[in-house]
Amino acid sequence: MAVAGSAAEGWRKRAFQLTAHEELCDDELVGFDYELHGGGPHHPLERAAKRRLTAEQVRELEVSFEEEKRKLEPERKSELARRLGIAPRQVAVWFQNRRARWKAKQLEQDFDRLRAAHDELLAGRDKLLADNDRLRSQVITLTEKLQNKEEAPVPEPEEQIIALQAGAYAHFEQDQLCTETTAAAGFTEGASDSPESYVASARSPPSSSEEDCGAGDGNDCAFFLPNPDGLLGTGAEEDGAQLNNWAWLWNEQQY
DNA sequence: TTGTGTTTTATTGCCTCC
DNA sequence: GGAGGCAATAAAACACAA
Repeated sequence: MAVAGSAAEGWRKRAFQLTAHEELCDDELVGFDYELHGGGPHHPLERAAKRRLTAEQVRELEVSFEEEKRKLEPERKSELARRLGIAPRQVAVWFQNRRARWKAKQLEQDFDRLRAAHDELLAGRDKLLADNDRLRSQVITLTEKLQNKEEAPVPEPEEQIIALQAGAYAHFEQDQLCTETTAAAGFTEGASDSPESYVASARSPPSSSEEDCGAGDGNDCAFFLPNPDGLLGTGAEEDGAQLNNWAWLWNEQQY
């Protein structure tokens, strides 16, 4: 039974969420059996018994919720209420609660998506950090190698000369022995005139044969050594320090 | 049957829009 | 100022284990 009276009227409009449009055709609610139709409020101080909507009613409301894109037009509300045999207010409340459930679910899905994206970013970050560590240690290792190479001891010029002389004398003695042997065998090849000439020949780059540069035959040989600029120069034209340097370089190449 | 947790329905108060 | 939406909340209805 509809609540009558001006004081209760405001409450009733509120309770059933009637629009101006609905007010005009409100006579539909006259004689509305609230008990029979699953309960609207009877009185402000009297809470209506809560009745669950039937499965069929909920199904229709769900279809409408999807079709209407979660919004409920007043005309649609009245029509649904009429068809389902419930109060328009119940339709409105159902939509309201349904929107709240939909929003909560959306939030949950958004949270899951964000968490997945966050996890993916973390994994990428860990990989980058690992790569960074690996590259850092490579840089350290290579830097150390470079420093060790730069700090390798370079022989002093004095030592270089001694080494050259020692090598030359050894060459001379070997050549002497060879000459004596060939002379004894009846050949006329003469011996080198002095060990000093061997020092000069020891400074020259290796040739395909000793005869090419006259090493071992006692002639002073013009020696060409690669200078640090990659050009060939005559050792005689250079000062002693540079000469020693070249000699050292040549020794390096030999061994 | 009962206690407890979850879901659904309904209310209230506040806010925005026209 | 009325209509309607929303968040918070109450409370009934329901599900289920013990």
